[in-house]
Amino acid sequence: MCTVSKSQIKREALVKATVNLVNNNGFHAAPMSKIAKMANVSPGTIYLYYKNKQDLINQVYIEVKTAFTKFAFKDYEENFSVEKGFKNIWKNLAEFKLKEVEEAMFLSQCDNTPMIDEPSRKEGLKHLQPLLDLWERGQKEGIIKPVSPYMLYAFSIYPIAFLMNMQQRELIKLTPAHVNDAYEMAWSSIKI
Amino acid sequence: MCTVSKSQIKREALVKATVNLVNNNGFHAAPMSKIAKMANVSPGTIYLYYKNKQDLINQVYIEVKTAFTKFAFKDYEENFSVEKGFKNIWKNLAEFKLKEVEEAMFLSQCDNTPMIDEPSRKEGLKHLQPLLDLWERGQKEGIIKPVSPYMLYAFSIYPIAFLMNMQQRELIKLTPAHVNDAYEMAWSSIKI
DNA sequence: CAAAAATAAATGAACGTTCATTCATAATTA
DNA sequence: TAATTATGAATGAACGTTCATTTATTTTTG
Repeated sequence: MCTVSKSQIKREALVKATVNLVNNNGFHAAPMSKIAKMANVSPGTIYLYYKNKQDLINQVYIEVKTAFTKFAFKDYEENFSVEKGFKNIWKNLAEFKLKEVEEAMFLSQCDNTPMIDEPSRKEGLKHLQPLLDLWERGQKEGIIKPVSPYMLYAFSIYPIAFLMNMQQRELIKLTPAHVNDAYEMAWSSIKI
Repeated sequence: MCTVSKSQIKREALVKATVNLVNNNGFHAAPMSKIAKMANVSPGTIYLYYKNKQDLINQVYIEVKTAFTKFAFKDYEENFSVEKGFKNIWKNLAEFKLKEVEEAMFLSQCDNTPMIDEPSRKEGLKHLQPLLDLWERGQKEGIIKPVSPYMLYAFSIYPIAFLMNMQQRELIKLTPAHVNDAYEMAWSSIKI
């Protein structure tokens, strides 16, 4: 038997509602009243959990980002070879982005707008360290191109968000074969 | 002597103001009143040029996107080799994204939010055709990986936006050497 | 070529609506 | 029942948009 506090349930409902509304209409069309209604909560209740709308968005961002990065490393082990480790993490990231579309779209929107404040952005990046460590190891081993992690991220991870976007807009349909192609492109851009 | 109509000047001022405000605060914090003030125009005047706020955003998007793609092909010739042609276009895109930061940030925001409606998105893509043609030729010649243009775009072009974002947030500083590294990564991800 | 008339462009105060936020009250819990 | 949690109507600020009016430009007239 597992107990979850009532307030935790409300928080989760609020997170879900916020993600959903911001996702489909953008920040500017996700009023607190609608978020409250969708979460089956009164508008006033939101302010028991969050200081204001900005705080709500920031916290939701951090929560979703944390879930995202947790998922990325769920079965990762530090003694993996660089190539195997990268493949493992990359596939997880892709799986998340293509299956948890709601969350992923929300993150993509947050990461490309001034919606989130800088401290929360920093906070959201915390859990990415294992990937950075892996890349550093790869560079020491002469396997990974000797460029900044931002560059590695830009070419191997960031593109997944684009593909997800295109799939969401029904401009492409990503089969497992396509995902494999994408992985090969990611790897070939960062390997020496 | 070159004559520019007064209304064109106003339009340009409005475009500039819209880009600037949406850029720094997001769509939700770019009220018509502020846009008007920044463009030295009365709020009412905006509605002589644009049907409503959505229409303003859509049109500004198309205008900026067109400028962006025009810049991409400014010195491109169809008889270039695939590799030379791609390098040419890529460098132009990078130059635009890193020099016309305001416009580029605005586009990045538009492309990752539900801010712009679908018809305007389609319109904005129109002028990218030469790049798609080049890729197709490259695929026929066995130089470019046989994957969809969306995939090629995701891995070779889209990453530039990420790097631009990071530079804007002062997390990296892109020297010409870095831009070259980035180009090599873009090319290695799409070449066979 | 002035002066007058007509048209067009631009204004900004005002309107109705929507929003984030508050708070007096109610429900729940322990 | 005292304390905690939740409610939702109320509030005032801010928003997009309108429109009666003013200002600028063009056309017509004598």
